[in-house]
Amino acid sequence: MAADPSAGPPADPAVITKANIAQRVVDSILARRLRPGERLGEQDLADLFGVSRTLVREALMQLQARGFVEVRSRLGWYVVEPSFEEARETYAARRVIEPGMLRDAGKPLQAALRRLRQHVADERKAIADSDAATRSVLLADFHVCLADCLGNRFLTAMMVDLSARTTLVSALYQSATEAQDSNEDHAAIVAALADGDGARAEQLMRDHIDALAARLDETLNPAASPQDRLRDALVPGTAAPRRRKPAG
Amino acid sequence: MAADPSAGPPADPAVITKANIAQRVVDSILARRLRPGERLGEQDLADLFGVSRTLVREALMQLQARGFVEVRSRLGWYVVEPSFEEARETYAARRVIEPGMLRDAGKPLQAALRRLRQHVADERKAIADSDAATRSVLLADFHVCLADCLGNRFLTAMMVDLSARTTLVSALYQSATEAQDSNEDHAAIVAALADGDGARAEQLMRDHIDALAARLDETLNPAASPQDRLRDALVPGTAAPRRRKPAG
DNA sequence: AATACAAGGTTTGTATACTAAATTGCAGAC
DNA sequence: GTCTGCAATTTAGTATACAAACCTTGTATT
Repeated sequence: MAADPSAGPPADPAVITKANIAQRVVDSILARRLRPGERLGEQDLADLFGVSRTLVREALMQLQARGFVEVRSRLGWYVVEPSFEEARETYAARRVIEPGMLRDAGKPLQAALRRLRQHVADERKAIADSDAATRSVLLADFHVCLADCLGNRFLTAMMVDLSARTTLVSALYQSATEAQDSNEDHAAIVAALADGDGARAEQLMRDHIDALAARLDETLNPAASPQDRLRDALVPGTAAPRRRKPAG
Repeated sequence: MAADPSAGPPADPAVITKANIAQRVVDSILARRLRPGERLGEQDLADLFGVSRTLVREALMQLQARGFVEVRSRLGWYVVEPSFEEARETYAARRVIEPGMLRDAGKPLQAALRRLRQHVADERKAIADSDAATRSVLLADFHVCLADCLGNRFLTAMMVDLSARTTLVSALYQSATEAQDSNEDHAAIVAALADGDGARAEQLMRDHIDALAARLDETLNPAASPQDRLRDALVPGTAAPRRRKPAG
């Protein structure tokens, strides 16, 4: 269900803390190992990590405050399933924050530019290697890396959360995105930053986000409810009975 | 989310939930009833609200995830004391987000404009009435109200958190701000929005935030650490031993 | 054959008990 | 008289126990 301990992101520590658990869940969301709607039973996680429900519950509480999971009373914890409206708002928020970051950034330090260039190179390599999970994580992490390089920890924290939410949104409403395109966009943004051309970087970022947001497709979500998921699994040909509107 | 218009603590509900407790703490921070560094003992709060430590602890965990409180191991929970650097970053974050919001906003709905105008009027009234706490809350809430009116719930949530953090920062590094000035800035921003002049609103907001940020004064904070607090209390003439740089 | 009802099991919600750590106060030694 | 070490107390950290709610499913009735 949750993250595989082997080959997990951070080396598996003998002692598990709240922060570990929360981080593991976030990492798993980013790597698309946890999908929207997935159930996270307290006892299951407790057994998995070898701690009591208390710790798990506290970690889930923190994740709830950050908007990653929700609790349905007396039922269980679930990875959030953003509505289509929330999906749009996620990109709208990114469209506000990320270009703004670039506008306010002067020419970044050489160290930051090196790191960003390295990141873009890693992306390209991952695309060549065709490792879907790594690719997805790296493409999302570029935006976090950017915020981090620009040196504002609050904006960085916001971008971490927005990245994870974007991953969830993408799992629901977007078919496989063209990684190549995103990578090229990222490279162009870094180049503009290196030139000290904040305005161009800002506009490139806006275009980049708009391009991503344009790929949102309300009809893609295959499983709004458990029934739908079952139907999709057992009778794939059947069209989903639309709940919102009788027909297109 | 939106500040409670009625004075003081929101009517005591018979049943206390985690959310109640957390909201109460946030409200108290916004109203400056809780200052940075204030201790929040689990047992104290549990007794106060008539619940077990468990509930209090879960509420504090959520507040920790949002950056309002921190726990010093085996010692207790404390309202965060942002460093001067964090104070600057708080304003930097707002400088990124709030003008961006206004840029992306077209001409808001009439209902939103009515609400914003009403808010600005309430501010003016509060200034006349000289109610310091209400004044402070209203001035902070304007920015939340703005985000809310523009209809993005993620940005609104971010502004709630940023407002509270701004209040803490202000308690540490700013002497009493000129409420009149802020109120006039707010009115001008709403007017620009009403004109559909997003660019002007954007620039006005940037100026407004810059004006606030310019009032940050590192030397005001009397207590960066318990030692410093003591030193300031007992030997006020002494200059703080600079940690970052030997001297100006 | 379909529906209403009831019993059982599973899962979260809350409180309490216990543990470990950090502080504080006190006593004894130098 | 001052300093050092030990013990008592307070506090969060963690686990466990119990209660309440919900879902599932089996059964009887219409």
